[in-house]
Parts: sequence; C-alpha cells; structure tokens
Amino acid sequence: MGNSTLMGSPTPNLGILLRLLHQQWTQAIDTALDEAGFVDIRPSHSNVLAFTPSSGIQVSELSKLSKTRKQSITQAVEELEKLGYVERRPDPRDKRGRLVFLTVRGQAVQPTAMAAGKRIQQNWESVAGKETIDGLTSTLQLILERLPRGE
Amino acid sequence: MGNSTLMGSPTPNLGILLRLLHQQWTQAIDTALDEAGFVDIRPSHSNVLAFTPSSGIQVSELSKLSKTRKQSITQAVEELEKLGYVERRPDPRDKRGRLVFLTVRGQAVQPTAMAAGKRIQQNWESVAGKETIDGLTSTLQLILERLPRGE
DNA sequence: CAGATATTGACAGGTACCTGTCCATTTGGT
DNA sequence: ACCAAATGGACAGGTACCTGTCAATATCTG
Repeated sequence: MGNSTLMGSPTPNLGILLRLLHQQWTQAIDTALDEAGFVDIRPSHSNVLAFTPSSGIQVSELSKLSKTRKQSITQAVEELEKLGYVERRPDPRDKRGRLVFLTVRGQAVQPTAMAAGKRIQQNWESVAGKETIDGLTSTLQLILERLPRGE
Repeated sequence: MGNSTLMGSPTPNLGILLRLLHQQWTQAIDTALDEAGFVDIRPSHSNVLAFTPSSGIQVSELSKLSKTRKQSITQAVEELEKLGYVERRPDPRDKRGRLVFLTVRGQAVQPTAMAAGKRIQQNWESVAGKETIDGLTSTLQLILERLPRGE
C-alpha cells in the first residue's frame, strides 16, 4: 500500500552492499566459533588469533597485519588475556614493547578460527562460484591498492 | 629484522577486505559532503537522506530500505532533526507512526549526497574499470540474495 | 466484535571500529 | 654522544551499527 512512489530496481548502493556482506562474514565467523564450542570468542578477536605466531608478536605488528588501529588490537588482546587465550610478556629486545603469545588454549582455537574463515569462503563459493569469489577478492584488493589514502 | 617467519602473499582475508572497502566508501562520502559545505552531516545520515521522499516516510520503512535497524534510523533522524535537515510529523493514517520529511535545508543536501555516492563509484570505476565495479556490485548482490539469513 | 498477533517507534545497553593525546623508549642524523 | 624524530602502547572518548524489551496502536482471525 502507498506504492505510489514506484521504483523498479531500488538502486543497489555500493556502500550498503559492502556493509551487508561484511556483516554476513563477521556473523558467520562468530557463529562458526560458537558451534565449535568457543562461545566466548567474538569476531574482533580474530584480528589477534589469525596473526599471532608461536614466536610472539607485538600489538603494533598485529595492528599492521590486521589493518586495524592499535587500540582495537589492545582491547582484543586484553579480552583474550582475561579469557586465557593469550598472554603478554615483556619484549626482551624492546623495553617499550610487550609480546603477545598464544596460550595452550589459544593454540587450540587458532586452527578452528582459520578453518572457519576458509569454510565460509567455500560457502560463498558454493553460492556464487569459485571464480566469482576469486574475482571479488582481487577486485577488492585492486581498489584498495590503487586508491589514494591506501597508506 | 626478525623476518624469519616469511609470507609471500599474506593471505588476503575476505573479511578484512570487505571491512576496508566499506571504510573507504564511508569515509569518501563523509569527505565529499564536508567539501560540499555540509560539515555537520555524518555517514549514518545518508541512510535517511538517500531514502526520504517528499511525501514523507516512516522510520520503519527507512529501516527496510537502508537495511539497518530501526534504532539506527531513529538516532540518525533525531540528529538530522536537531540539525534542521528533517522534521517529523504524526502520520495521519497511523496513530502509532510519525512521518519523516526533508526540510528546505534537507532538500538542498539530498542531491549533493546522491551525487557524492555516484562520484565515488565513478572514482572506483576509474581505478578498476567500470565492468569490474559492475561485476563487484552484482557479485555482492548475488551472495546476499542466495545466502541464508538474508531474510 | 473480541482476542491473538503484528507493527511502530522508544528506551537501555553492547560491540567493533575510529581519532586524539600522552609518555617511555628506541632509532637516526650530525 | 647528543638531540630530534619515530615508535610502542596506554588512556579517554566518539560513531555506527547491533540485540533485547516495551507500550501503544493496528490488523487479522474466529
């Protein structure tokens, strides 16, 4: 009712589409980890879990790898530390820094988290085709590389 | 230094790429509106400005069109109302509802905001090619349509 | 037409990012 | 060796979304 203002195709706004897809991705990761039993891990924690090597890593480095600000990583690390997934120790090579390490528990989640991402991508591939998703990935990378402000 | 843990291609994570592109889009819209002199308008306001017709519209309908929750729209409308871009009047056909209308000032921004979106898309096209961006758009739509939870 | 159900829009509160600022420490130039 | 500049990480605070709940009104059903 009240459809007097018609619209054939409601102008699919690129901003909205990107927001929705990102939400889908994020929520899928969260759901997958919940189902794997890691109910206390939230999406932002992936920025730490996905990039922490067994040799330890600084918050600043995690920030660069995950492309988020240091503050976001700091908060995620604090939460993961409280939950027992990571621990921080002073960096012997830099007295300003602290190194983040996975605990035994963290070492158990990491593969699950990595697998979740892969599984979701495969799900998208099953829906749109592997080549399409590959094309999507490279398009996103291409724009980010070539766009100004990209660092 | 410390590059012992090498990585040729650092695994371009789809979630991160989507987040970064969405940030780019959002920030570009904000910058464009700033440059056009509308410094008090923020990205979330576009969800209202882009979809409000001269005949007025309910918050719930804006929520559906912009694919965000009612609460987000309500907040954006409140802010835009304080800034003098929209006004709310009771819906004569539904005593629960209120209709959102653009003020004269709001009618001035709307075309600028719409043009900003178009301009940014053209910028992306100039960087990746029009066909690539068209492909990106339809891929995003395709995934959203075919994915579960897409309502 | 009465009662169950759905919808509108508000209130409260949480999450994942962001910017700005600050201090300790390291690094780099002369 | 010094001092300037960069870097590591913390503190404070803001934005744009989210979920859950609720009262008032509307709509659907028997």
